[in-house]
Amino acid sequence: MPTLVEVARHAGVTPATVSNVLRNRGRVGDATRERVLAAIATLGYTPHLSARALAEGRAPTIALMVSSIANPFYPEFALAVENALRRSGQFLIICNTDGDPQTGRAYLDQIAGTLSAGVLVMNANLDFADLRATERRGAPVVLCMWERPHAEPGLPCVAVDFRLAGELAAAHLLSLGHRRIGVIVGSKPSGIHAARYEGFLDAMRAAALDGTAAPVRYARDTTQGGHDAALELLQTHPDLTALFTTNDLPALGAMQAAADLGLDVPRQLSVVGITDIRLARESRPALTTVAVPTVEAAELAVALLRELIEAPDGAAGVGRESRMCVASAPRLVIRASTGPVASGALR
Amino acid sequence: MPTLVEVARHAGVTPATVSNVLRNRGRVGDATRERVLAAIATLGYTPHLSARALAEGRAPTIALMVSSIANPFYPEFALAVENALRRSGQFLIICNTDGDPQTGRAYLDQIAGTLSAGVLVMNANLDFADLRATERRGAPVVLCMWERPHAEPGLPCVAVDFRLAGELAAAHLLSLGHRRIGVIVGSKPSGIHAARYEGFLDAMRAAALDGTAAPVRYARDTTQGGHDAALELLQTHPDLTALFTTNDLPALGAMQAAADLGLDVPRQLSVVGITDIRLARESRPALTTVAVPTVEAAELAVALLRELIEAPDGAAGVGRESRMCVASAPRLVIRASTGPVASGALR
DNA sequence: CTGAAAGCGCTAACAT
DNA sequence: ATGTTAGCGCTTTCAG
Repeated sequence: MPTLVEVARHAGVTPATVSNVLRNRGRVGDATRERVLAAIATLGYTPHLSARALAEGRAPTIALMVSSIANPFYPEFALAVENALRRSGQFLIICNTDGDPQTGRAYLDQIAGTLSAGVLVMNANLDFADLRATERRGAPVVLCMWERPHAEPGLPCVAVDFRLAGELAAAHLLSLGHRRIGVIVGSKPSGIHAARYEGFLDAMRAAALDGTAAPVRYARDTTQGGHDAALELLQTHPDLTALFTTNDLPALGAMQAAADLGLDVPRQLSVVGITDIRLARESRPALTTVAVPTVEAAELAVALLRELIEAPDGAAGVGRESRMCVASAPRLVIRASTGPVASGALR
Repeated sequence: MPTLVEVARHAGVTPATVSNVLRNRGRVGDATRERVLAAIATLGYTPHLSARALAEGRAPTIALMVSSIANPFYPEFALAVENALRRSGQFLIICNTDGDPQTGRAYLDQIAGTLSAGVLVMNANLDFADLRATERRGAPVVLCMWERPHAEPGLPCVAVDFRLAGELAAAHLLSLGHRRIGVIVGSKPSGIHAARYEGFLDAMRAAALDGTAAPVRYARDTTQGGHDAALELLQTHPDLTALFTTNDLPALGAMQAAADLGLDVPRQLSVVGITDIRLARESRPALTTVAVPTVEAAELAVALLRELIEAPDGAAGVGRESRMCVASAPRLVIRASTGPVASGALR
């Protein structure tokens, strides 16, 4: 592969000049520029990105930490991230942590600041201490989907109002006349989906109902998890007419459980999810859900990270941990998995 | 961030020695090694991967070219690739081409050989000429899922016998008594899925049937594509009792079309796919399909690429384009979307 | 407007 | 067993 020096020789200039035309650093005469460009073209020269990274003190890559890229939501997000990065000439390294903080730390230690200029964190079960350490080593970190716009995580983040998402989903069910609603939370009790559950409780309260009386199950954030939880819920509470689920994947699982039980969705049971992953649209019946601004969040996250990376070390200090972008509000998407509560007791 | 030189100073040795203990290049006394290790620990030193890449003349990353990471099959494959790479201390850069050769070329030109040491190609609609050019620039390329074990692509590859997959799927349908089978091919007529369709034709021929008489539709390789094709097929050929689909995603779409038409799968219509993506297991009814060795293919691809990267430039010359690994055979996975052909004419 | 020169952090001969 | 010395390819002052 040709190097910049060869291009320079070919064009009869010095490396510095080639570098200048490459980076549009003004200081080059038109004739010279032409010659350099010609040399670049005939030699088929491409900058050596690793060399450039070293010289600039900044790699052109950023790392996306996820627990597993195979979780159906993450690829949609990763795609949006990659698109945003590509537009700004950066590259995406995918780091699967398998939900294991150790693996996450190993990744951070190895690449943050040396191979990637910054880190995007998408629900990867990382230690906050490790993330802080990463920042201290000079690689900014941003949390991609912080669920509580009204509580600072202590790390730069883009926030999405998932409490509101929960509220909208629940309100939708209530407006259809449902009162006996089962809840499936796709995380541990005080885990990542807690805000969504709070939204449910808020909606119930607003309707003068006691949300805490609604039966709830905590499940893994997977189809299977939702399936099993729904099965249990429906069997122990045969009077339920609707299921509020804190994420689409378990909601889809819940619909399968209903199918397994011979229950018609939405005639006998309504199911609502949160996020609006592609599968939600493609399931039968199509899933009613609360759409979250995935692409917008990805773009905000990339923009914020860029800012932090480019900020002079000093400037980053103050208020760095208080950098929070709030993405636009979630909105209800009514599809086929929810309907009015049956007049007669169907079940 | 501390540098190797600082570690050396701290330990009272020279950079070379630190480098040696880091890379286990023998030639270091035990006492010295201890001191160096101690210095590394107290300073929290981590090698600068970009610097190392430059000095070694080889980046620790490889690029995975895919048309869109959001296609449900790719993340499963990407996960397997990332796992394999992680084990060998390498990192994964995801390159979405959006199915556009231009975008693919831009990616290849930029990073191949400068930021990534090699390229894995997963059905990204790339120009072979561009891939050859990439090889010439010193970055080995391997095709991850070559569909024809018996035809050399002219580029190193791992092959999976998709013709056989098609044959197995079709034979399964035939064994259930189906004779009026519709075909949905998830690519252009002579496109990527051609071998799978040939497998179908072979199975028909083996049963002394005229496969070419079976109605066929070419669709996009998506749920929607399969849905639309199935709808058309079922409406124009109301006598069909089964659908052979060359990929799981369109097969899933076909099942939805059946649902839309009020057809019961598998009682009135059997549907079979190919690949066995996770969704196949999770759909209702669960999809009968022919499983393809995804993880194995990913591991073979990574191993082959590594070999090519490490091969001395000269050695790589001969037989390089004839490097083909064949992954183990696909196998039929019978689930709930296929059943015996109805005795009475149900439709 | 262009050239010369000093690194960026690490590796790899080659000396000692 | 350890030290010396060049680079890897590029960027970036600072001179001219």
